[in-house]
Amino acid sequence: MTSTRGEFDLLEQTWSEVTPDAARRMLVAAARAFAEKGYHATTTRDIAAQAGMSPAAVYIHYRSKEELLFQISRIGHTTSLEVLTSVPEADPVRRMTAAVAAFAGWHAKHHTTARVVQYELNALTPEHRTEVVRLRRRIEAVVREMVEAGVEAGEFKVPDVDGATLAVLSLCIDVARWYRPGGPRTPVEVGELYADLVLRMLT
Amino acid sequence: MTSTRGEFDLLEQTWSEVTPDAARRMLVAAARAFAEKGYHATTTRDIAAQAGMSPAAVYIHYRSKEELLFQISRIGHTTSLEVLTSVPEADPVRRMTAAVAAFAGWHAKHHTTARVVQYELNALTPEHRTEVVRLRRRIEAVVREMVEAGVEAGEFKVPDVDGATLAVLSLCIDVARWYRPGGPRTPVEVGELYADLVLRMLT
DNA sequence: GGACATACTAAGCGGTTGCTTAGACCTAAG
DNA sequence: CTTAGGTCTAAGCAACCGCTTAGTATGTCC
Repeated sequence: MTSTRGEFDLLEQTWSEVTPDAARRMLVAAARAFAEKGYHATTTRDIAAQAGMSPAAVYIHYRSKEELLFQISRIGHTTSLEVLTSVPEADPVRRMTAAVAAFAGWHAKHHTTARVVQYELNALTPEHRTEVVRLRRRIEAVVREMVEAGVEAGEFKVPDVDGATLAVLSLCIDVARWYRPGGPRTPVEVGELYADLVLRMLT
Repeated sequence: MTSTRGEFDLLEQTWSEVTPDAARRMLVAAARAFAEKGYHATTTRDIAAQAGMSPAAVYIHYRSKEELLFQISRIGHTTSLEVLTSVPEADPVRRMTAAVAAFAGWHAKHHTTARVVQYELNALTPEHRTEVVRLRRRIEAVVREMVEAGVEAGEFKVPDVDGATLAVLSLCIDVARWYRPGGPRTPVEVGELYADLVLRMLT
């Protein structure tokens, strides 16, 4: 249960639905490279080499380099939306706490994927971008509904629901930028810290 | 006093110390392009064309494309540090309020520069990166001192000073990612909103 | 006017890019 | 054994990249 092994398991888990094996290895390699150097600074030769294959092998499974990015972005957005919505709590305060902890924690734990998800949107084709933006709007709507639920229950006191929604999302998303695996906080601790800070902000 | 004219004035103001005129026009063109498409997706031909000159003209004033990025990053970091430290208030609560309003507001008003400053660090050479990271640490230190001052004065109640510092900085920095000029909030309003949210978070 | 420095452009060089082509290898059905 | 289909590689193409070179225009000092 070393940290390296743990990180590898997480990658395998996120992309577990992707088949065949070579296509999944390519996605994982691309996600790593895109996160580390950015989409435009990554070459298809980088990706293929990291996946242990020849440059041409990329095009057996993907139409283009951009389609690799799109798949990472699509699966990443879908997963983070699931993380956000699958909190069991019903009480508005507990629900917000659990959701922020899970969402911020996901951005820390899967910071590699999250970085591609949050910072490489502009590299997508207009069509793919539109599809991903649709997912992002759903994420935003879920957070807004949770803020509104707390306000209606009289638990949250916010003068500006849109502003509060923006700030909660912004805080969580930015975790992908600053989080480093070797840092002082585990992903779970980041989630707990952020849940506390958001609650203070809203009440 | 159209918004286009206003935006242009801001750019001129930020880079006003840069001479000669052609070098400044090149910097402004590069900052725009880097912010819009990213450093690696921007070509030296893009920059030169936007500045109204031939591709070779870039190399009269700058040694490389990376040096353009470094100058934008260096001046941008220095300016934002000045914005953060030049708040006149002495009282910890008022000081934090004014500083967050100014810092977040700067990231909105100068979102073009701020985007390059915050998201293109990895494209710098190791030497230039080290120099910029030094500036970033000073910014972080200033925010931490303001949090500590509030805690010592008994005005802020935070269980984790490092965590609170991180969150305040993170919120402000992420403005550069989401802010759009045509949106519902002016830069000043963003500053006011964020100052309020941060104060709620800390007290 | 002549010598020199500065600011710029037209042309292009070597290297790298995303992607394609032609064909080898492996597996499995007939 | 033969054939077909899917997976992969070696080689390379056309386009584009950052940057350089050679040369022109302009202004300035003497």
